[in-house]
Amino acid sequence: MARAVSETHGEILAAAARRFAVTGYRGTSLQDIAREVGCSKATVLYHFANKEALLAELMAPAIAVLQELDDRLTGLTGGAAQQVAAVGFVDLAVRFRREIALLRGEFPELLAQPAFAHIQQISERLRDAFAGHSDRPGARIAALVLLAGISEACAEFVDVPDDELRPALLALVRRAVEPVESPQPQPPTTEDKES
Amino acid sequence: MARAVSETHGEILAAAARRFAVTGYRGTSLQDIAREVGCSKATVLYHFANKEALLAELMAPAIAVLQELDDRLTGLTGGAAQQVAAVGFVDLAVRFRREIALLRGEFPELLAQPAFAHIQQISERLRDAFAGHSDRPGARIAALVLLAGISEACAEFVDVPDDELRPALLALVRRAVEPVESPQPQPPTTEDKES
DNA sequence: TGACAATCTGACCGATCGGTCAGGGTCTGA
DNA sequence: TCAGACCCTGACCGATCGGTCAGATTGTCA
Repeated sequence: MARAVSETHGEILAAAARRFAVTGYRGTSLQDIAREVGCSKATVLYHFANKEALLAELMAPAIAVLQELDDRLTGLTGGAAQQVAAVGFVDLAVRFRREIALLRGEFPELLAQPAFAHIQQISERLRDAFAGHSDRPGARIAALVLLAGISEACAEFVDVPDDELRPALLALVRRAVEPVESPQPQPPTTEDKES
Repeated sequence: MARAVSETHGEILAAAARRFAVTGYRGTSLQDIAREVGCSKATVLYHFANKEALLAELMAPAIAVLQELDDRLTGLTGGAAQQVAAVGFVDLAVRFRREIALLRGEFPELLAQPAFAHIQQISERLRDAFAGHSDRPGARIAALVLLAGISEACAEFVDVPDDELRPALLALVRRAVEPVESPQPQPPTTEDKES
């Protein structure tokens, strides 16, 4: 009954994604995943070191893109940081909304795990950039509302097509974000109309 | 060692609130709560029928206010519904942000429990009102982003004083919400362009 | 043919969970 | 004095969890 390694490996991954999306990470047991694949729990743990490794492999592509966005953000300040963070995060959230849905509401605990420690830092930098690196409480609060809200909305609207979700989120962000005073004489980037 | 019932009852409630806020509902065991109180787990279950009853009592005031907001919303349409929903929800979220923090990320599973079934319906009506009862995807998406984001921000900024959090959220909502056409002279709503 | 690695499994482990239960104190009021 | 209500507890329960392990099976290749 032994199948090619890649085959079973992929099947487990796909089954895990399906189960996680329905019952969440913690709410899904290795037994659940094994049952969905049609193998034993021991087989799941033969292909993956542990449950966390399974999640990590599932999230890897999204994390890579998040990392890349973080890189693009370094050095940017004020409105420029705000702009890149906003568009970059909306793109990321829309593209990986299945992955976001997997973690629905489990971010806090999961990010506390050492394997995802750096994600916490990245998201803090992202939030800071979203606020245009402003210290104003209003800006910081708005940044968190939008980042958290966009994540949740993407997780909720997994079935809404990209080309409907993305423009709606961008328009909302453009409306909601207060332009921050630019450090340089950053031209006021008046593309506030639709794009 | 027997204390007055109300005393222990209250101590358990307070300890549970503290633990839930740190480790979440599912992440907190009855043993944890008992340890914090300084009693046995059996004592916790003597004062509360089960773990869920403990949570229910903790959330009761917030749920009552949510229910009241829902009542105020019935019959309102368009911009009026939007206005009441926005201000009402911001007030509620700011006032009960400790309670919101308790459930951090566990809303989906908890709302699935029969004891909280009607909360799900209320929050759907609230979201609908927040969107001004509009069918436009953009409005529905924005409503979800703001509702979820406000909840998350309130949970995150438990230590920010009310009079700083509330105006910031209201200003954000005012910026972010697109005014909806009034319900009376329903024009043919040809807003197929941007927005 | 036989050695070897890869794949897979049932049985098992320790830990933890929410919850039950019989019974031991303590207080009160008839 | 004593019955009974109230408060509290340790011991225990069945279920479930993530994870381990020895060994069976299979495919490959010298």
